[in-house]
Amino acid sequence: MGQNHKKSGGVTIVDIAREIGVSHATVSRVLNGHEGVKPATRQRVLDAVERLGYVANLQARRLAGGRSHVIGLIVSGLTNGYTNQLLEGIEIAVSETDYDLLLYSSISRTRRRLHESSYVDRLINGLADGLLIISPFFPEAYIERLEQHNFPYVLVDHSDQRGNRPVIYATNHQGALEATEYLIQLGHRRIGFITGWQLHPSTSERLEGYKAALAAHGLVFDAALVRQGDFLYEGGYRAGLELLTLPDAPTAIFASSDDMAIGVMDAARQLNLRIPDDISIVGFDDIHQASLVYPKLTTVSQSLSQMGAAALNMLVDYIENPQSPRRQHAVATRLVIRDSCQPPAPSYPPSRQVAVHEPAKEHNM
Amino acid sequence: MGQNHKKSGGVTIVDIAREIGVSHATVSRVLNGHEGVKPATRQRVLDAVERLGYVANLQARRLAGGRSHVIGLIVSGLTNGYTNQLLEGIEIAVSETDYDLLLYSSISRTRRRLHESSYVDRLINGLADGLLIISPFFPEAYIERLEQHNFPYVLVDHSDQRGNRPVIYATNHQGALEATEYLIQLGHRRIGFITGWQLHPSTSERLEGYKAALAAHGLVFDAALVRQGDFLYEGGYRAGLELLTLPDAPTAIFASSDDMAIGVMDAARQLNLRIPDDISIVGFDDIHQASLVYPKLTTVSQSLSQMGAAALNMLVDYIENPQSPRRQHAVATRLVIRDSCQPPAPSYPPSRQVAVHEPAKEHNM
DNA sequence: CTGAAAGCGCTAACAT
DNA sequence: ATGTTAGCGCTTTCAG
Repeated sequence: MGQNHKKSGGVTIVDIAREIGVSHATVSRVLNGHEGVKPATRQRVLDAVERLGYVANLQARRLAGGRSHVIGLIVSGLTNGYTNQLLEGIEIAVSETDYDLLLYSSISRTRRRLHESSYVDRLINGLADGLLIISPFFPEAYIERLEQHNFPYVLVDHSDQRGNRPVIYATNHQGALEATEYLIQLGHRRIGFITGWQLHPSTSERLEGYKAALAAHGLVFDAALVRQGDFLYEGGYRAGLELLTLPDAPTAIFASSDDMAIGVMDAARQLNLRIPDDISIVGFDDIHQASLVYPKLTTVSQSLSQMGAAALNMLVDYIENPQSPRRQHAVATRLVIRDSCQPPAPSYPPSRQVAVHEPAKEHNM
Repeated sequence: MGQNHKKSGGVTIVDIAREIGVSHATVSRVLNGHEGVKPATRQRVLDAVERLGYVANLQARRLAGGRSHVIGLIVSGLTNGYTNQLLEGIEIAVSETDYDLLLYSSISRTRRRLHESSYVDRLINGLADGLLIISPFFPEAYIERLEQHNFPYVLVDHSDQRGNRPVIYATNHQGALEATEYLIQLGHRRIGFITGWQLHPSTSERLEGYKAALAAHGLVFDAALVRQGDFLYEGGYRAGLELLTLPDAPTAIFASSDDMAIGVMDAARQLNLRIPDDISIVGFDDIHQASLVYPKLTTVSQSLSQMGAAALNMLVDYIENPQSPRRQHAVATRLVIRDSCQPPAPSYPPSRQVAVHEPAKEHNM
């Protein structure tokens, strides 16, 4: 049964109570910082705790109706810079509280939905004090249940406003608009756009921002320049390849995530296109890598780690103060201009988007 | 206290026992697949479980001496392809068992050691049935405790052989040797090497493999061509820059991780060096991105996802069968040849490395 | 085959 | 200020 470790370790509050001759309730009081324990007693308890190396048993603590001091985190996949960046903020914020983080990732595509839900069931049902949910695949499957149980949770980067849910999100529309305008002001007229994962709220918001900028500058929206992506590197790579091999290829591409933008960069290289000379590229997120790749990526920063930290703090507030009013917290986006964009090659007649630009193949690479 | 959800949900075994008029012990038996329950009774229990939507309370289960069906996972940071790849294997393997994964990452550099240890304490002390430890920062701080408690654990990618510990590791020496030989056979004579994080066992193993290949081919080891890295992108980038701007720069660089190799690629680009024309690059790990970047990276595959899966299965075996003998499981490495290497440019006098190649700028787009 | 009863370690009334 | 007493939901003897 594998329970060989059951009896071995486990210093309990009873042990430390016996050690110094008080009741275990008193020990519990001290441990939970309750009022009304004589300072001297408190100190003796603390000493014994230290001496015996007591470690709280979260199970028992939670079961007895106390808190577990555990925050559950649900992410839809770790393999991307976006999640990592968010995690960083969350981790730092959590290290300043006395909570622990339990992370559940539903990478596996099969049974993903099932997994996410049943995991949430378990979490609600005892394990965690609250839940942080990062752009989940099928939130509806269980958010309803969280609501029923009045279980503390916060949605991260999920601006879906229905139902007054506690949520942290970025000003996606505004961010996409600014980035597109920047490209337009640089002189670009044919700007490719790669969307995010279709079901994510931010996907349409960013697309709308892109369209709005186009409209504001009297450019017609060309659906041929829009490709469906998924926020991930591969999606960007594939879409970039498609866009750049178009007969009438764009001179700039705006990808809805940095991971995708980096994919576009590699696609461009594969086609022997220079960045930014031949093709300007803008990303979204400002993940760590954005400032590391060559050339450094111009992108819309949404301060992911700040979002993560804000979400965590909001959640802790809900846990410790269930009556707190629900908030929808928007984090501002901001265009970070680096080295991946420049005006389109001047040789093109601005009025007419030139025909096929067969990328020069003369240099060997 | 945030316990508003305490009473709300929670269908318990008592509920379902009452529902069908049996004792809760019988329900427990069915739930745990114990022998000796009348099939008819069993079926009624199962039906009621389904009907009432019962979800086990892990806390109570574990507390009562059963298993929690939770496996704890300790990683030292999520922000790299290496960990991600490992995680993928683990996640897939775990989805085929009836265990859940709880992930703890000790990203924050401050108090890292403290955190790792105290988390392990909590995990041992009730939360998990077993622990998977991925190249931890300070394993010694708590492995001893795991041993004392006879708590099931498996070290992943930690070939430190001291103490007969259950471990999964790759044939690092052999892999590095093969990669270096490949480069030598291509005609390279000055081969740069970037090490991993200093304290990780694989770091010295790979370096030794590199040295062994050099020696086997009568090349002298030149310490000036070795740079200290850390397995991460930035370290590779920095070291790559240093190596490539050496007066007598190498014609090939072997980085101890793909993340670093990709950093080297960007460093090369920044110096206007073409890959592989001007500089050959080899990585280690074969992370997902290795076959995605342009040009595709030649690398030493260590089948990370397979390692992850193997580790998980090994751990489950220990949990369910504590008497299993401890194993040290080696996973074979294998050189995967892609597009990032070629023979050194013949035009160069082998002794002296030429300056920069300005990539052709002739095409307009 | 199934029920009764005793905890697991802890928190939270309720006493004192 | 501190001790006593119930449970939390579950697994596991021990009796039938």
